[in-house]
Amino acid sequence: MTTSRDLAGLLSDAAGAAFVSLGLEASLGAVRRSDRPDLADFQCNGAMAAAKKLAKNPRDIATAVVDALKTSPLVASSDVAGPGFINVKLSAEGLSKRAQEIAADDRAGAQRVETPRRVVMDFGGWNVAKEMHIGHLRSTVIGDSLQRLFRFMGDSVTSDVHLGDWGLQMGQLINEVKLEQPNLPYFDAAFTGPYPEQSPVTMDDLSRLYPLASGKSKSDEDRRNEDRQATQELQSGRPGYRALWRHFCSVTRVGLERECKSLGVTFDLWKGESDAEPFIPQIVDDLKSRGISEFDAGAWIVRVARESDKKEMPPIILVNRDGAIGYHGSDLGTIVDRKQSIDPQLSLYIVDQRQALHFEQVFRASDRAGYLPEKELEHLGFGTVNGPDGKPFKTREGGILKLHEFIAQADAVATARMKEAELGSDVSEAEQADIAHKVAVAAIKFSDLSNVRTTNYIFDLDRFISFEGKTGPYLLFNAVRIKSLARRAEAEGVKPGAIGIELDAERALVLQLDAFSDALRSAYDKRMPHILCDHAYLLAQAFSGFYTAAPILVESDPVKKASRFALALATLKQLEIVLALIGIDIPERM
RNA sequence: GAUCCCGUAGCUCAACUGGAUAGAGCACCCGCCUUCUAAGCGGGUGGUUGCAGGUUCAAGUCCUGCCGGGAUCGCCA
Repeated sequence: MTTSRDLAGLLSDAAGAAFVSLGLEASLGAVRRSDRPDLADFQCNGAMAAAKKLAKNPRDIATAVVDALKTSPLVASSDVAGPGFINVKLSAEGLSKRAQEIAADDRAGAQRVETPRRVVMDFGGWNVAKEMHIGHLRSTVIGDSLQRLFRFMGDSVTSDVHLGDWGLQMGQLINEVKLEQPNLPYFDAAFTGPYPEQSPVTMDDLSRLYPLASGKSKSDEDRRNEDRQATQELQSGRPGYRALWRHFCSVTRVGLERECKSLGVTFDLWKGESDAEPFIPQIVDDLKSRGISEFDAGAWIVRVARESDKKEMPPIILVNRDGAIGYHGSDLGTIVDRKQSIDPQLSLYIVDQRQALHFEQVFRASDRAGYLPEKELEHLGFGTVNGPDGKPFKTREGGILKLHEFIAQADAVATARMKEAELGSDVSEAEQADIAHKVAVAAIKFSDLSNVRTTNYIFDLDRFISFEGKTGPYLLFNAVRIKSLARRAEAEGVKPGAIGIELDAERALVLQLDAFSDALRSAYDKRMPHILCDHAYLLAQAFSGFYTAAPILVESDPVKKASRFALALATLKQLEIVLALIGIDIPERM
């Protein structure tokens, strides 16, 4: 099955051929949407770049390309502007043909990658004993959107939460529980089991104990040593500690799965740092025997610095001086695990930008060891979520905003908004709640994802869950409007027909539908979901313009009616796809 | 101290990696519901892109230097 090409691609081919016939590179013919919609639909800037190489007048080159472009049936008019811009205006036939291709295509004009890859995605950034809070939102929604996008493009994706379940925090927690409940069998080295099946701590206990333990460990040297000791014992398999630790993990997981379900996020694997543990001994032996790992200051390290480095590049710590494994070791172990079980061609780590150095070190170590090559390992950093003061977001009380509380707030605002507009009064309470939740999640995800992945952004609760303007609910509103239209059309026996282009609003809508494949490629190549958000918004906006300018069901001309209805359905299909890629569910009504 | 990122309208953010007149949303002002969902549509106000140089037909984007903010720099992850 071959997918038809988008208009920019077809024009690029034509312009590229013209450049080639002038003895120049085809890539100069790259055509894109015009910056000046008043002048043209598409533009090509290659003539100016070419003029530099050939030392010729750019306008002469542009004129030659324009003459070639004019022979295409897609092109209504083409001319040279300014220093050598090539402007193209499309013919109504070209637009109508493209619109019909999109309308007939299950993927609404979307292409696939030529060679699918096995891809591993590591996101979420959650830890045992910590509830999901607002700071976890980014990794989760960005990662989820990317896994949806990569799958849609044809790759085979394995997503892994890679839970933080294996570091010093575990030793800290064990000791903190021991202080509170010293008589539990987990701490009795002589106890032979079996250990209780019921967890001695709840999630609330854990999130209360964690900061307590962490604080003490930081300020008290002796306590810290005890925590390290406990961590080492846990990792080397002390049965009571292992049993208690498993309770920590399962108790935490219940909460995390609840949040996942609420947000509509899924993972293929629920592995953790601890799953890398079995691979560590063989890695250490392997790297020692090959002289790649060395013993330094009490720890087994791998040096990853290079001559060309402008900055200091510390070695990775494979096994620390307590004999325990830190996050360097576990990440390297995970790479080996994944190589053996999945053999990925690309591994994406969607983790806070602050860990850029860490990943560079681990990737270099992996490369040096010959596990997975550095160029197939990518850290997709993202900015932090800050409060209005520019520091990591805190609630007014100075605490951390838990994710489920945040979602509940958004649900409440959405519910209130529905009541206010007297919507949903004719449906059941359960459906109302479902609609409100979908609206809330749409608002949250769109707000987060529409920011460029790599930059920090300022979190403002009210703006995040606002439902007007460039927001998730605006997109839902447009999709729902078309669904409603489709229901009425069916009742009236209206069928979609051949798409003709007459109005400016129709042109604009078709051009936006056509821009989908470019947005997809761009979002995919750059791993940037905000490009999808942008496309979704522009599409919804173009549809809104069309909707007001071109009445459908009340149109008396049956040919126009059928054409406009077909265009509306094509828009709905593409909107459904893009929103699905962002991770947004569309209700039937709202 | 070193390295990296950021600075765009009152606020929150874009700008297809060097292209034409820097775009949206919010806020503010004006208009539009007895016809398909007004969570909407149309119009308006608002900019020396932190500052100063440089590179070239062309700079928010590239290079240099300042100013301001943030992050990171071997055993917490």
